[in-house]
This record gives sequence, structure tokens and C-alpha cells, in this order.
Amino acid sequence: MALNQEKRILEDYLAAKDLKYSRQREEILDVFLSLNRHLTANELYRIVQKKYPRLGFATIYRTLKLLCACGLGRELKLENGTTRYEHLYGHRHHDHLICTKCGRFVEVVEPDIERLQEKLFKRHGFYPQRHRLELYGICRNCKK
Amino acid sequence: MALNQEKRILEDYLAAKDLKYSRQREEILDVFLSLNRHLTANELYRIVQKKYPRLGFATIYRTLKLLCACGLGRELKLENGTTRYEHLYGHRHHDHLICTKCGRFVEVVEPDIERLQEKLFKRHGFYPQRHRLELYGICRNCKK
DNA sequence: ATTGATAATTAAAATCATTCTCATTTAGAC
DNA sequence: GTCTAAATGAGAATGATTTTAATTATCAAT
Repeated sequence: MALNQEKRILEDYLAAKDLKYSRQREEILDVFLSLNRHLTANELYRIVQKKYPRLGFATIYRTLKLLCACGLGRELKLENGTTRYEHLYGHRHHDHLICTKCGRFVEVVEPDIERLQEKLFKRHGFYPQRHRLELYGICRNCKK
Repeated sequence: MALNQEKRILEDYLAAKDLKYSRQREEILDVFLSLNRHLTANELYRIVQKKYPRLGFATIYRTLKLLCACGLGRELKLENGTTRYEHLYGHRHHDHLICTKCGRFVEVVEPDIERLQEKLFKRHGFYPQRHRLELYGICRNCKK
């Protein structure tokens, strides 16, 4: 299956931390990677539940944390208060353009913006760690 | 006092909506404007409590919503999950540079970034509404 | 295959920020 | 001052996330 590479990343991360590769973690990873990005913990939970009805919410949250920690996932806290997760493997860094009507996500990159951000950090004497840029608007379809 | 202009804005907003200008709302506005920006609902609550011990949490939240609605305030949902509020009157649009060690906020503006964002909206056929840019790093003092 | 040590899981309870409910009080138009 | 809609306060409710505690699974060493 196409997920060997990603599984390897999780396995290696777990091994390095003396953690274990359980069936639940594998199942969550599978679903997470197979689906389109940007799902909530709850959405993921409901999908995984179909296969593992006994799997609990806490396991979803714990596993999502691991997936983010090993670099396979990213947590997005959006302006409306919801938290969504996207898988990152094979993606470059990107920001998001989000439709406020239909919720559509578009991944965007603008190298010039990245460079200007670095300049802002420097100008204010900050050591840069990360940034968050979300652009909210109305997409072509929703404009009618 | 220096707040007449801001009070006027709130009063006008309330009048236009057939809402009322209560003592609690005035007191919350006073504290909100007098303090340095970027406080949590809870911080604001505790400060206002000193003068109005009977004032409840719900009133803080209700009033903060009004202050944002009339343009005097802005709600910031940060990456660590906390929500902070800043007062806006007399401020231009700005983004934030935030120290992940001490929590210091610096307000920054970079017109070139703003322009590039507009271009991104256009390129993807979006009608622009707003954006959120937060830059996280470590400030001069915290670097030692 | 069994054991033992450690970590993971489940289910339920706890937490925390925020919102709602509803009985009581207040603002402000008349 | 009277009246009505709106605001308030107190506490309960909500929803997302985390913790707890008991049970189960993993894996390396026998």
C-alpha cells in the first residue's frame, strides 16, 4: 500500500521515544492519510469508529498529537474556534485560503510573503519559530 | 476624560440597535480602554470585579462581543487555544509578533505583505474579507 | 510459549472556556 | 412616574479536550 513511507515515519518516531506501534494508531494513521485533509477530531473519530467501534475519543486526540509531533500532521486552530488537522507528508509549507461560506480550503504559498515575514522578525529582534497565515474570503462558487 | 470619543461609538452603536447603555457596559469599556491591550476575558473579569463585585462572567462576554461588533475591539484566538481581546480605537490594522516565551505582543504592519495577500485572494478567485497573520518567535529579551 | 515491565487503551469523570436560562432589575421613551 | 424591552446575575449547560484509574496489549528476555 501507498502508506509504507508514512508508517515508517511514525514507527521510527515511536521507537525513538520507546513508544509502541499499536493497531489503533495504525488504523488512525490509515484513515488520516487516506482522507482529504482538514478534518476535525470528531470527524476522524466517527470514521475510525466504523472499523473500531470500541476506539475512544481520547485515543484519537492522543494519536493526533503524536502525528503532529512526528511531522505527519498539523493542527489548525481556526478563527471560528474549531480545530482541524491536516496531513502533511509530501506537502511543502503552505498557508490557507478559506471560504467563509462553504468552508473550502485552498493551500497557498507565496514566497515573497515568507521573505517579508522573516524581515519582520529580524526588524524586531525576534528569533523566528513559526507563523500562521489564514486568508478568509468568499470563493468563486459561493459568489455565484 | 479621554474616553468620550470611544464611549460615543458604543452609545451610537447601541442606540442604532435599540440596545441600552448600562453602567456595567460603561465600566467594562473603561477598563478595557484604560488597560494595555491583549487581555483574556478572565483577566478583564477579575479587574472589573474589583469595582463591581457582583458583575458576572456572562456580562463580560456579552459586552466584549458588543465591543467587537461596534469596532472598538478585536478578538484574537491564539495558537495555544487562548482567546485575547485588544482595543482598536485609534489603531490601524496590524498583525502580531508574539514571543512564545514571555507572551509579549508587538503590533506590526508590513504593507507589502498586505498587498501580496490581496494578490493571493485574486489569483484564486476569492472575494477578500479578512486575514489573520501571527508570527511566533523569541524576543530579544528572552534570547538572553 | 511464558513472564514481566512498560505503555496503551477504554470509559468515565474532570476541566475549562464559553454560552444559555430564567427570575429579577434597569434603561430610557413616553 | 409608568411601561416595556433589554440587561443583569447566578448558576446550570455545553462542547471540546484532558485526565484518571482499571484493564489490556506489546515486546524483549527468558
